[in-house]
Amino acid sequence: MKKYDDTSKASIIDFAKKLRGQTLREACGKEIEAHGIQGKGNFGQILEKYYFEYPINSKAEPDFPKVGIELKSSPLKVLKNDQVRAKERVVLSIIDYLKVHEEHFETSSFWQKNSHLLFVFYLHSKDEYLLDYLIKLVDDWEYSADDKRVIRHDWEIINQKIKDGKAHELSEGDTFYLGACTKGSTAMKSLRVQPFNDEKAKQRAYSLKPGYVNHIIAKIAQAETGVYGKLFEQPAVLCANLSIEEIVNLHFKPFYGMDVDNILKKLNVKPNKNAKNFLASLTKAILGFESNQEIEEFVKADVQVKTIRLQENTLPKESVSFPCFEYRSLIETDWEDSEFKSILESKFLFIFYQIEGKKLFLKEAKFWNMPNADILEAKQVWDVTVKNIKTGKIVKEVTKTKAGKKKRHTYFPKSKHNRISHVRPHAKNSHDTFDLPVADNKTGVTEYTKHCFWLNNRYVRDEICLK
DNA sequence: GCATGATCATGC
DNA sequence: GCATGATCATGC
Repeated sequence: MKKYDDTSKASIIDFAKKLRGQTLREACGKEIEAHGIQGKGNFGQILEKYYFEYPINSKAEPDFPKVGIELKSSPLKVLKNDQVRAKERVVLSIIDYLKVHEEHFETSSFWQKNSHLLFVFYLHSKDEYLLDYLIKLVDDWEYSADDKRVIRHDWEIINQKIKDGKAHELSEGDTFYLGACTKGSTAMKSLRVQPFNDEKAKQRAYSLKPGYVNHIIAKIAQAETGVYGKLFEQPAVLCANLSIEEIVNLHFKPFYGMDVDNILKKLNVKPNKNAKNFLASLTKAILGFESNQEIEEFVKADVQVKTIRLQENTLPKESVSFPCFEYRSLIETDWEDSEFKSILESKFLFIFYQIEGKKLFLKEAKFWNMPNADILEAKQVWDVTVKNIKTGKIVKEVTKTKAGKKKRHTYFPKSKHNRISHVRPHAKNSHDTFDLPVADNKTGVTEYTKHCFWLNNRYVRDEICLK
């Protein structure tokens, strides 16, 4: 006898929710121990076969075809502060380059399969067997009207690129909530034919970006924290049917060419001009938010907002920093799963301010994402950094400044070594450190000042500002 | 004048 | 106390 009624949404969802607080081993009984299923899709496949008891398939129709629900299982990770986040993006269906360009969103195979999802989120642990992962959150998911609009727009951006014969240039950062992520074990194996260009393209799948998955998790856990502001809820743009990019442009364009004091006057706000986050506050104010508000759409899309001060010669005054890395976890993570790669694959919003005399003018706000070839070039910086840390090759020389302060010169890649990126300190001071997995060869120290990857200011000028 | 090492201000 | 988003300061 069936354990649930596969013609009833409520029955399926209720049956799924019984998984909460259990492991697969507990939920499926003894026969699961001899499951014999290998490979990467394991958790989801066992869930389908032994809990829901339907044959594993990769059909175009949803997993529960009679009610149009697609089952998705996905891992969670726990942060240092005990909060729960998505461990990775959620991968949806493969993009069929040869067919999708003939489709319309509402009737597309993507929307037919993925418009109503049923999520099973489990706690991932590298110390445990997957049958013993604890299932934390289970619920179904349908997109809000605003979210669906963004996702449709994303789907169309991906489609347009295929129609333009640029499937090989697709990249996660092209879109907001719905990404085109690579799919397949090795690059060579996953090369596919595209319809409007002889060049083969990497196989890709539609995916929900980690930021969007975190949004789903927070909703299901009913634990929406933080002070959010929504671009889509501001009076001026309500019902206007605009894309995120259009809304952002609408806010910034009236202030192009205006100096900062004037913008402050027009907006009637007074952020602390001496604070280092002054321009970040001003950017928020231009978008219509308080400086302590997170912009929900940007969080969901993993958009990296960066404000840049251009010198009179247009070279950014500073390079662009990212969060500092832990030496130990940096060398334990493959490039494919690395924080740095996922940052570089993000969509960026750059806001350029230009110094002229004693004044600062708003020049332009620009969405941007890094081309795949440049991500590979930046990987060299990551490679050298990982190798240095693994071999304890950190300190090259220690000198003293005139004031008698110690200055340590390192072997980390400098901005001259790579067109795109370099590694530099990012710490409170030189005593603000992380442990080294291998003691430094030269000095023997076992901890070192926190460092991070930076985007070279020249690269920002040449490839983002001036293009 | 720029590259690089060092550090700051804010908010949670 | 720390992450974030930055700027400062020195010396080549």
